[in-house]
Amino acid sequence: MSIVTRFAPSPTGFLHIGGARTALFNWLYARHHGGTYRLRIEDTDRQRSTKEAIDAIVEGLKWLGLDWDGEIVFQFARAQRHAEVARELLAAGKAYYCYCSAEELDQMREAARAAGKPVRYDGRWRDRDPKDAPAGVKPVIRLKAPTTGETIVHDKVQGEVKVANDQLDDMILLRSDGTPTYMHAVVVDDHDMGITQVIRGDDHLTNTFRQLQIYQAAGWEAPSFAHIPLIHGADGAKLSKRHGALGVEAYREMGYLPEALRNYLLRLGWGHGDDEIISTEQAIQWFDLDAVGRAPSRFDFAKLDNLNGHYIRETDDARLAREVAERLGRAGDATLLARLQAGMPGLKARAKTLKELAENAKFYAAARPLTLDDKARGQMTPEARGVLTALRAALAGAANWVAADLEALARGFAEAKAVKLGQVAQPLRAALTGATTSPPIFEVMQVLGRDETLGRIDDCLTA
RNA sequence: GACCCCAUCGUCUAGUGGCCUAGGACAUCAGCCUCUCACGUUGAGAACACGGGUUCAAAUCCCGUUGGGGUCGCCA
Repeated sequence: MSIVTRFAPSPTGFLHIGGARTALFNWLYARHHGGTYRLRIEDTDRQRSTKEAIDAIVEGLKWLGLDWDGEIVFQFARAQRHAEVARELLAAGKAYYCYCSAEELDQMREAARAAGKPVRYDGRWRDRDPKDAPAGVKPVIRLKAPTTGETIVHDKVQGEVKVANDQLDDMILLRSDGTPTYMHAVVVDDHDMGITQVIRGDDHLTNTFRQLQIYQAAGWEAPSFAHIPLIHGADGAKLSKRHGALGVEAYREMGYLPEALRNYLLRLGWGHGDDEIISTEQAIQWFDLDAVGRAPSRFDFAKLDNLNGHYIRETDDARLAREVAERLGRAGDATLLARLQAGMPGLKARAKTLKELAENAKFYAAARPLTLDDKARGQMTPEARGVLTALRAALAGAANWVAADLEALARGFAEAKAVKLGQVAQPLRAALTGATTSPPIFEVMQVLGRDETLGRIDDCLTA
């Protein structure tokens, strides 16, 4: 049987990091098994679902490179089908009308809580004659769930998990307005879409018991389940906006590469021996549910940064130059693009994010005269200016404007002056980059070219 | 509160009864490299939550405790 997985987010907000990982695992599992991976938008909550959220989710998935098969399924569009199944269950005696009001239900919950008893519907309409129905009240349809025995989930990650049926109440399938509840819609859709493997967050584990009861009532074969542990914030608490429950577009803005985020997310809750750097191709080859851990993990930006730095160094210079030019607001500037690309080898070893990369590349994009930062200005002592003046004269006669020759020239110059190379290089760095740290300065000179280099030195000397 | 899940260095993890004086990675600290900062590289410190069992042998199996998390909606 061919594998079918799905990612089913509700469009009530952006695609957060936990959702992204769930999508990744579903995608990897399907690709690994040569199956199908589908996307379903769970928009049955009309109040909270928004077009913006749908767009953010779709864009986020595309950016992450998690392409889905077939058309997107919108759950709300299937409301008729959900109602139909609920009515079939009703006709088969597997469900019943319940006329309880919201107030009545609230009282029931209050009383149970006060008495220290489990909070659940007491089934008062379960066996009551429909003739008792109060006039003018639109009923909900509830599942007539088993009251004895137990319901067992054979979870691919959590193992065998069971609960006594008397712990579960008769859940609502169809609301009084005729729309389906989440529990019901999920089951009907997963069945109709032929989903064979459900992979979702741990928070759905206890919901699974109830969903299993619907499968049983409908006489359908349930899919296999795998509940993956949640991702927590750096402090171990539930992920909140403050720690990293950001939309994936926020990670994009912060300068993370999709391949780095994929690698990081993969290693959160899944392992393959001592492997850390795992390409997507390898991930597809290796990924399976048996290696998914059962403990929740914490989101760690330091590790993501390290991974991202690795992927940046692996990325080709042209792509990086384009990213930087775009971040600098100069996407179409061919001259800048060429210069950035030439300077990229020295730049990319020094950045953990594209944002940092762009920040470090600013001096290549800056127009003369440069503004030196405080530390750089501090290095422009009278002695340093003297060294620079003499060096400038020596530089003017350089035959080949290439890094190696320029370095040799500078070394010879320093030796002749009986100063350390650093005493030459640092003032040069300040003049050329406006900072005290930068890529190797002779590489910078080559990238900048003779005229720009000499010009920047002159700017400093005459200032 | 009831029910369910989880528990190895600060963090992510390897480990499926002997190969564990517990391995790797990130982070931290120290050294090397060096024109700065990085990259790279070498090394150091750092963990089986606790208490009982089972067994010749337990990080690995069982029970309990503690601690974390999740669910209990006419939300998803």
